[in-house]
This record gives sequence, structure tokens and C-alpha cells, in this order.
Amino acid sequence: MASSAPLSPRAREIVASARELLEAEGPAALSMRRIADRLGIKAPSLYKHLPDKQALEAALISTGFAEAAAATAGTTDLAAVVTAYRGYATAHPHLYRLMTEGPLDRARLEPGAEDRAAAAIVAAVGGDEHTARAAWAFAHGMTILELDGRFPPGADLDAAWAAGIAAFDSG
Amino acid sequence: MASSAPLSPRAREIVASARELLEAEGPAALSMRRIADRLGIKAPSLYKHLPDKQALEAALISTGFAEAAAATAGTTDLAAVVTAYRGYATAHPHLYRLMTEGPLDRARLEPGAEDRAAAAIVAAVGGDEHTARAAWAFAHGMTILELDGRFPPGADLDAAWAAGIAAFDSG
DNA sequence: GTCTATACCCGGATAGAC
DNA sequence: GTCTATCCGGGTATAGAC
Repeated sequence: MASSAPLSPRAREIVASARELLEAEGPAALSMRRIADRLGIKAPSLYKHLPDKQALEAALISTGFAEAAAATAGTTDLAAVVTAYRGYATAHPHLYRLMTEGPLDRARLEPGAEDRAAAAIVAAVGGDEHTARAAWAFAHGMTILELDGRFPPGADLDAAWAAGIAAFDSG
Repeated sequence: MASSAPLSPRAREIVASARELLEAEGPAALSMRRIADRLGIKAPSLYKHLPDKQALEAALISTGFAEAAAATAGTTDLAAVVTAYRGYATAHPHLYRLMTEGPLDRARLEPGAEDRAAAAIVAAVGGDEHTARAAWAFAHGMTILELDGRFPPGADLDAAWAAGIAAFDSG
């Protein structure tokens, strides 16, 4: 039903440790056993503090959205928003993947976190929601294809980002 | 080293059956055991025909690229390419995910398959590689966010696609 | 070309003692 | 709050018999 219960202090420590593991080794390494290992405890002990793994992932994702919102706040034009977006994603590639890959269980997130992360791009395109979604798709597509090494080796990605920004600016 | 060895007829049957499983249940269901089940054999028998699971996935991805190339061939303007791209992806969402998610082991693919899949979009933007990459990122971003249900419920995605197309057309 | 048996790895989660 | 013991599931892949 409602969104997540607030986390206890110990649960927040667990989430913080999980984040370090995630950022160091990626989503595939983010198992309850590995998280417990880092904390010097056993995996079953985690369940005294968090109901399940999804709650832990939701906490990580909510944090990521808040940080992405902060990273893009204060920008005014599309180039600046998109540059900040790319910068946040490449600084935290594994967290970005966790935030954006696959379905999102919105009920478990911090309320409003997703909207706040989207606000800067909506403002930068002048408030049109359709254009904002298209520009977000461009930014996410560039980001995830870049992180996954999907562009041809040696491709000038700064130029590709610039071309997309120019398209949306002139449109 | 080199690209994949050609597949035996039996291997092609296995790949075809794997594709049905993939399209019906998604990448997570695509295990050697499940593939074997569908064929009425045991998983170890598959290894007489295919060296490993990656070879099977590479065959599926190469096929997907060829089909995507065919789906977008003959288009002239960006709107038409992008519409065909979206149509192929939504007709084969799980295959599309397999084709586009995560790193790509190019050495195992059918040579040239990736380039042929990209050709229509390059042509539609007038041949500029940077703009082509940006437009592809837009199309992929829209597609994967749509498949993953990442846009707000009730969002008018046709309008978002149109807004992005307009941006690239006027740019 | 298929089988059985098996080796090895991993995962999330629970019960109940301390 | 942590532990041990355990249950359940899953996966890729190999050896060797038939």
C-alpha cells in the first residue's frame, strides 16, 4: 500500500554500505550476503532492519533521485541541465543504472522524489511536458548507450550530445 | 577471436525455440534449462550444438538487428524511420531488450548487422553521424522508457515522440 | 544426439537459539 | 541484534555412458 516505512538509524547504515558496494561493483554484486559481509554481519541479520531487498533498493533509488534533482537544480537552459544530468550519471554509473533500468516500484519510493528529479528538464524546455519527455528520452538514451559502450569505438559523444541539444533548442 | 562459427541446422532450431521462449517470457526466462524443456530434451544436450549461452544470445541479437534493419529500410524521413523503429521494438519488446541492454559482444555478431540496423537513421538525418547518434539516443530512450513503464501513467507518448521528431526535423 | 550424474556457483528469505 | 542452520529456488557447464 503506502510508501515505505521510515528507516531506522541502523537501516540507514546498511543502505549507506550497500551504496558503496553498488558503486564499486555494480548491481549484480548487490546481494544481501555481500552487503552483510561488508558490515561484518550475516545476511539474515539484515532482515531485522529491512523487510526485504526491494526496500533497500528503493532507498538507494530515492537517494539517487534526490541527488539528481540537486545536481540539475539551478540550471536554466537545456544545455546546462543535460550536461549536469550526464555528469551525475557518469559519476555514479551503477546507481544510475539501478535508478533507470527496468520497472520502477513507485509506491516504495520517497514521495515526490521522481517529480523533483524531473523538474529541471521540464523548466528548461519551457514547461511543455511532451517536449520535456522527449528531451529526457534523449538524455537517458545518450547516457545509457554511453555507459553500455553502445556507440562505435571512437565516436565523438560530446558532438552527439551537442547535436541533440541543438535540435531541442532550435525546435 | 573471429566472429561466430556458422550454426548447424539443429542449432538453428534451438535458436528459433529460444526466441519463442524469449518473446513469450522475457530474458529472465531464457535459461538453458527452459530452452531445453521446450524442445523436450535436457539442458546438457544443447552443448552438443552450441558452445555456450552467449553464442545463442548472439544469434538472437543478430537476427533482431537484421529484422530492425528490414523494418526501417525504405523509409526516407526521420518520422518514418522512428515510427518503424518504435513499431519493431514494441512488437518484440523482450528481443529489443536483449538487443539493446548492457554491453554488446560485437565479435560474436553477424558481421555488419549492427551497421545495417543503423543505416536508415543515418540516412534520414542527412548523413551527419553526430545527429544520427543523438536521434538514435532519442528513439532508444523513448522506446526503453516506454517499455519499462517509466513515463507517468497516462502520459501522451505519441505527443512526446512527435515533439522529439519535430525537434530533430527543425534542427 | 541424447542421456544421467554431477560439479560448481549464486540468490532471497525464515525459524529459532542466544 | 546477531547468530547458526536451513529451505527453497535458480543458473552454466562438463564427463562419460548409451
